[in-house]
Amino acid sequence: MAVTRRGMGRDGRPTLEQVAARAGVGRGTVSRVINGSPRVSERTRAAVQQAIADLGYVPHRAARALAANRSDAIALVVPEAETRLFAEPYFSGIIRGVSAELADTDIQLLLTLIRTPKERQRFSQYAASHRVDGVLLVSVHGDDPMPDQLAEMGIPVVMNGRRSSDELVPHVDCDNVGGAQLAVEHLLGRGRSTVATITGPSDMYVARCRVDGYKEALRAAGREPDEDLIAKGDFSEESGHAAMHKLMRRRPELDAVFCASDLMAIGARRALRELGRSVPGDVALVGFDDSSLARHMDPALTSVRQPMEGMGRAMTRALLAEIGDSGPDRPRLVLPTELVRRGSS
Amino acid sequence: MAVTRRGMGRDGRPTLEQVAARAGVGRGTVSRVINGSPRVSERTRAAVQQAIADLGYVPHRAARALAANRSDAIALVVPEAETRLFAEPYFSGIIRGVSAELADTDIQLLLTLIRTPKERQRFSQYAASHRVDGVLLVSVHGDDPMPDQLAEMGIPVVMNGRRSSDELVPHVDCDNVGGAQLAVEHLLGRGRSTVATITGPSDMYVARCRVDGYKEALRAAGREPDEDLIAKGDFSEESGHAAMHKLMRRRPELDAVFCASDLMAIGARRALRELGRSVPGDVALVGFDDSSLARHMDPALTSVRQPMEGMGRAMTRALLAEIGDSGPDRPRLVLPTELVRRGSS
DNA sequence: TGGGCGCGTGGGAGCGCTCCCAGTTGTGAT
DNA sequence: ATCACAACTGGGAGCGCTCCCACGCGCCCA
Repeated sequence: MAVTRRGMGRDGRPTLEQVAARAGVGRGTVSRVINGSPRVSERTRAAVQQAIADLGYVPHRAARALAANRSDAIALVVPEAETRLFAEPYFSGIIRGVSAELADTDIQLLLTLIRTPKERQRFSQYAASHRVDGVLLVSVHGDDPMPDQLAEMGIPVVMNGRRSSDELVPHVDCDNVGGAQLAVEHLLGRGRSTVATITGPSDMYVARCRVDGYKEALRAAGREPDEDLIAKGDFSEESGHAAMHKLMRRRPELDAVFCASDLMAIGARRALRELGRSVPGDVALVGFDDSSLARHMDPALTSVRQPMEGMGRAMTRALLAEIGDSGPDRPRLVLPTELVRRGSS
Repeated sequence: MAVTRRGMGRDGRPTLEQVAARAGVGRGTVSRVINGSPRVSERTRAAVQQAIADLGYVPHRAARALAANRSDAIALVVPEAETRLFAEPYFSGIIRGVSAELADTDIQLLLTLIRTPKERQRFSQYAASHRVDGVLLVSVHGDDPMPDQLAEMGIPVVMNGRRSSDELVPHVDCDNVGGAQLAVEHLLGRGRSTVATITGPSDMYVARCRVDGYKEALRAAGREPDEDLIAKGDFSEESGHAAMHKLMRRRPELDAVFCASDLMAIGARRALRELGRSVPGDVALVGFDDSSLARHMDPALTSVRQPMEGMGRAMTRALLAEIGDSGPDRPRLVLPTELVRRGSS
């Protein structure tokens, strides 16, 4: 019976076998057509494609996955906390990019939010058992071992951002140093003479990059960075507020501030208002991220834009390449950032 | 050979068969333990569980899906446009809720962004071939046939929001009418006498609900709604700006505005500033959505909050219930909204 | 004219599970 | 002790696909 079975699938949908019968060929041939094997004559291919169209055949994912030992799915792993903080445009931008790149591959996107170490553990197990073909990691912290773990287990991984300058795991990052330079050069170009900065937490590589860019831009303009003009924040609005007050106490004459995040720029703006300083009249302000908050500030905030969607796409392309030929090339991309000029500078 | 095969899986991971061998039982019994069947003695269950732990066994999803004819995955379908507009907190809030509810079910979340009719078509096909167990639909437009299509095909569906007051497809909505009432009552309670509103597009049910709430609150306070005090917008900032100007031209004496979205409130705020009216001194403002923009306005915007995460959770629970017992109950939940009071009113 | 050779092709053997039907055991009633 | 019955348990038969081996055929070279 099994040998000559030609019935529909359980759910009333046609199976490979049916398509084969209709096209007057064997199962193997249909499979070859579907998977684009070149070892099929043009005549046969056409006949099979016709049968597929007639029957409205759609391959059964699970059966395919089981037989071929792959899942045709990749996971996007996001620490839960990030969905709050960077909700927009970071999170949705990445997703849009990934999704766009996946659109014509019939690979599925599995979204995994991780909120506890337990869930983290569980996900590793998942990935380990080849339930996904590859993993996209987003906003990985400096001390996170997961990327290395996955990589060691032979699971294709691509991260967004890196944990250090000598990151070994394949990743796609944006040019944080360059973005910061752009911002500072712009401020200098507008005739500002005393440019301060409010930084992110120093244990985050991305934050260090932005400080580096700040310093480099100053040096390139022939001025030595002054530690008094560098105040530490943690990317939050409150920290930006506090840092701005500290800065004004230390250097009341400053006339420009580069903030490593839009949120901190908002805090800084508030502090300046409290001190009766106008923006951009007394002090020019530049942020980082180009969030919607920046657009809606008053005056609107000049900000460094990261190509979030582009990063999502690039990550996906890199991952697919890794899954595909598993070549030894470990992609490390750095995408350019861009300065969006608005009223605050 | 096949009968007594006891080897590892292809990827070096243990299979059901191995677990059975180790526990000294048959495959069927292990399967029963894994699937929580009650028809297993306590002794046997313990032995099997021990074997599972020893081997670090994880069931193979694809094999399971194939044999059991289910996928253990649900899809969250989002029109691409929405990820831009409502990026925050709408999109990420829903996702967080869904993900939280799924956390201990080992059902996977498949994220599908739809940008073209072609992709829409493709997704329907997917769903039709039982590649997912159920579908979560987000921000469905009034004329979208997809919910009905899916429902007719026997695919469990739950929508967020509804297309009309007599929506037949199972859905979870928030109390838009009630939220609007809350807002207007609050304004009235603060002694405002002439309360206007800026509405969303009238072809969206959600927008009509908010107008209804506005009118009802006025009537409850013994005043007849005045069409001059109702200006139409489309949820965008620009439309809010235009509507506010129109309103002030028609009724210069108004002293409060309920905006059907935060974005429109921002536009309205700008218009008021242009006209030299203070907020909340001259005109009190209330928005809808409680986005981060509201928190960062100056003064911060009073706004109606929708329980996004709660809606995500409720949708997921409803969908799982539908998948589970496929009972004839078509859940229609309406979650309460809440007024977040800030400086603008 | 015969023996390769390779392209196309058919279909058996599985992938790792679940389902279900027997079979085996233990229990209580007769 | 005997039988009926329930509670458990084992394992065959697939799920729909891919992989790969073997086979048939036409072609080229000797």
